[in-house]
Amino acid sequence: MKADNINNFFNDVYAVVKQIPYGKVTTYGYIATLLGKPQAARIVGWALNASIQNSEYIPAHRVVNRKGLLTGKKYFPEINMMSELLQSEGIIIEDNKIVNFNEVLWTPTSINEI
DNA sequence: TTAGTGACTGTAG
DNA sequence: GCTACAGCCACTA
Repeated sequence: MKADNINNFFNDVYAVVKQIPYGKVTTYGYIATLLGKPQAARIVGWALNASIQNSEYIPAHRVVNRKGLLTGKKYFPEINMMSELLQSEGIIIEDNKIVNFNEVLWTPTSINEI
């Protein structure tokens, strides 16, 4: 039964990340809060990292830390892949940080539908 | 079972 | 604003 709970948590992370609309971003802590574990923000990053290795498409580039820093970029196949994807969506990146973070931050108010 | 590790966050100095 | 420390949860060996 342990494995089922683990899979549910990871699956929930993927479900939330997939809900992030084009041109928007959110934070690890926000996702963890939605899953009922605000302190488990690190696990969100863990799940995203696992998703990349599983070759499953997850818009992980739309997930950053609370400062808007692209702390996970080094886990992408290419170091600049994350910032390139974000900029292609109209998000301004400067020095591995989202300049207009406050504008593109996605607050999943419709998360109840998940 | 235990210890180590990590894409985080909050608090204190 | 930056750095250091502690707390938190899940995975791996």
